[in-house]
Amino acid sequence: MHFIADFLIKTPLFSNIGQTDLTNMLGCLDIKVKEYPKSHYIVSAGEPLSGIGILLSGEAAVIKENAAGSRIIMTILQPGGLFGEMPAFLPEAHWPASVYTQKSSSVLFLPPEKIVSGCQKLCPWHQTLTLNMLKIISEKALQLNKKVEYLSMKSMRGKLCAFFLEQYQKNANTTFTLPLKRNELADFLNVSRPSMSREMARMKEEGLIDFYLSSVRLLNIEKLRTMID
Amino acid sequence: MHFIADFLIKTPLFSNIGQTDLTNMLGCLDIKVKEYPKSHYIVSAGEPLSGIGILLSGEAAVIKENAAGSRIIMTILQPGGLFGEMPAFLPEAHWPASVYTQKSSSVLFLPPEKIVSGCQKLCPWHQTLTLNMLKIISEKALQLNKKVEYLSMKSMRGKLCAFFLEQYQKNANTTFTLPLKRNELADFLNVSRPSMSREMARMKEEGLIDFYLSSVRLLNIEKLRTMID
DNA sequence: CTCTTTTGGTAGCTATGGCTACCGATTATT
DNA sequence: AATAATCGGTAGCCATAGCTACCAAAAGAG
Repeated sequence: MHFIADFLIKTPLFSNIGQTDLTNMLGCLDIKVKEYPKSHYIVSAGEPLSGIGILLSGEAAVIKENAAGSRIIMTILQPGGLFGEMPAFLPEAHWPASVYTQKSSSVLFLPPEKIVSGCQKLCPWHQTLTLNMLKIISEKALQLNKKVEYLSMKSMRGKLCAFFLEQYQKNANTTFTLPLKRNELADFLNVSRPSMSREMARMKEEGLIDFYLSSVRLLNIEKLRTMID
Repeated sequence: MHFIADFLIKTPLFSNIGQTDLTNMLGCLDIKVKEYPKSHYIVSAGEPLSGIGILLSGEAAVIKENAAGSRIIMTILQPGGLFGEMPAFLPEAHWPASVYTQKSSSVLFLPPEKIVSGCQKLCPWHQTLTLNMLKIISEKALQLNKKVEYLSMKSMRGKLCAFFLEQYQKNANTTFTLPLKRNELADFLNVSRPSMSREMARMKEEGLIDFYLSSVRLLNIEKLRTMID
């Protein structure tokens, strides 16, 4: 239990909460921990919500898949990553996406009611926890907004430029390492991998970028900017 | 002021709050009301956040536009509609989208700090208001999730089927009226209007649907279901 | 009721990008 | 170090859907 508390205190959901408070909370919050092997579903889209999930160790992908089996990656969860926060506070909650282990993982589930509704003891940290939740969900919503921006771009070129320029901003360097494999990037931008490779090759030919495997260098930032759709 | 209180009490943000409490709140919350003529920007994407907005009267569209001027409609706001909730609780907040009046409108702005941080009087409704906020933002996030679902579909046919079937579910009737004009629907699905018309004509030809202007009837639900991408 | 504006349908051309298939390179496994 | 599995690049074909342009119908304004 101490191990879990030490871990949780570093996650955004439990920020601004004192060490002692947190230890008290854990008994009150009614948590459950489960283990999953690599390449297994933790939860499947559509199933009834079993609580907010926190990845304690391993790696998992939040994915959305349609009938035909075509899938898009929403996010990659690292330890500390949260999932299921969005529907947690709504009635009749169901998982809006599936979560699939990339590595063998352990997951902590925590029932949403406990976060929000004060327990009998009227612990003071409920307000803090609710506010943290509010921030986290707001951030998620903005992330989705960003995703919508990418998906709304009609041209492949536009998507790639937007993505590269964002990486450039993050790394503050024209040379950077892509955080996704080709397959994943194609999924993320919702395009087919070969088409993406083709377009990247074209951009290299035109002297806009250079790349070798996961390492990319932007050669003409200005021109790339004008190409965002 | 009484007029505003009577109006607000019916909105989701102020649900579960008593009439008397609400009247007290309004003084405490530091609200501002502004008027906007038809076809004007209320806020523009990228500008610093000026507070959470609530549409009191009129109609406005939340839109996202890229450099090239191509725009997509995120939602249509009716009186009572909220905007700016997503970034409101995050530091360095900026408007993630623009809001544009479709009819002349009046808008109430309300500073987010006031919702969350208890005032000196430690009013009991702060907790309720925060919880309402949590629900609203969760819903928004799920809506965006839905939007991502639509945009992730690669075929026009798939998008149309998904949209029609959702309308069918909402109206519980195979015949229904489209809530959007062709232009708007095309924007929403992120496709071009002529291409959409063409596809709808094809679907009519194939006996899947029938339509005249904004009235649509689904003729083969099962087959439509199999076509969602 | 007429005139204007908005909205919706259609046609034809063309670019974009999806898909399959294949091969070489890189990385993981033992 | 050898083998297997994953990953990335390329080619060619072709369906999908974007775009412009134009016309007809409906809705609004005077």
